[in-house]
Amino acid sequence: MKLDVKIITGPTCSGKTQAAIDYANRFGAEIISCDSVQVYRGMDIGSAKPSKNQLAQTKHYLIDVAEPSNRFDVSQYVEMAQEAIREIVGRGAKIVVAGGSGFYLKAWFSAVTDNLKIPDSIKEISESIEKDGGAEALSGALLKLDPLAGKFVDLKNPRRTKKALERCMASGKSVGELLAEFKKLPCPFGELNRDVEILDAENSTLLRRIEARAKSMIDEGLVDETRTLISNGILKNESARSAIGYRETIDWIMRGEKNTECLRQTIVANTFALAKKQRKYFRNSLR
RNA sequence: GGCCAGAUAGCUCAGUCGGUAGAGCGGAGGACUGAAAAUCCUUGUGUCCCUGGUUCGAUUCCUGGUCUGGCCA
Repeated sequence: MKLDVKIITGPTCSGKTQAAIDYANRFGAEIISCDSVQVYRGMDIGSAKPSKNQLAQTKHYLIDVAEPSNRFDVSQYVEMAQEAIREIVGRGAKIVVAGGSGFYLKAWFSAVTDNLKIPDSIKEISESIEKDGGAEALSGALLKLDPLAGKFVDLKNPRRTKKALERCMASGKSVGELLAEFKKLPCPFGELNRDVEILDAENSTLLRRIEARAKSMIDEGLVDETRTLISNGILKNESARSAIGYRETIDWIMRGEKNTECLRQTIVANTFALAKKQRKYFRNSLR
């Protein structure tokens, strides 16, 4: 029997949070968040996390599950979401997935990681290759192991190349073989009946909302929140510290700026760019 | 009013020792198996402020002007 899952997504500021709560109330569902920033404790204002009130009234999963000082990734997301599904189903409730993080969302459609464990010793090797020679050294090392790697991997992208190299080293297989195996993997949440709803708005409307939200974030204390995160070690987490809203604020604080109007403007610009990027991901990758 | 600096792609600016110009950002499109709000790839003809002059040829030098910023009155 397939599990029914309602999926509500869309670009930032399209109204997902409220739509998910409305859905949950109406159909007796619980919410599994799909947001790569809201997983972090203390990243509240800048991630537009649901309010304390909203969180108290409707059951949410995958929010506030990680420390901002430690990197969180999709594989952890998948594990925690699997656990959440068990709990919700055990309680006889329905599931609504809500959020705009494309790669995390993809896990609801298909496999997003393989089961390969990369030993630390291999990570150290790839790390040192990258440190010494950058992307070129990484692709050189990969091509030595697998001359055909360039057919499958973007060798100009150090992150992709590094991952592929680590996988080849850990498995002894070629990129092509690994990819063929990976493509056969099922969705980590099993067979699902998905009801996907993509919220959106006209550019002008979205931009107006983004502007209003950026203003209220700053008014509600984004700068202070970011200062607290800095003292809690967010700078160690390359992923969390580059979240939009936070990276601009971190930069603004570091430069000793005083004018929040400039801060607001860069946040608006980058948030709007994010919204457009999200749309592209939904368009190209959620099939 | 005087002096100085600037005026080049949507924005910030580089450059052309005179042969019509290029980066970053943005925009558009695309990729992506543990950083995904990340990372990477592709994509740049614009009265080079206006006006005269010098020149085979000026965005580049010279004259005059307009605007902007700074300093002095």
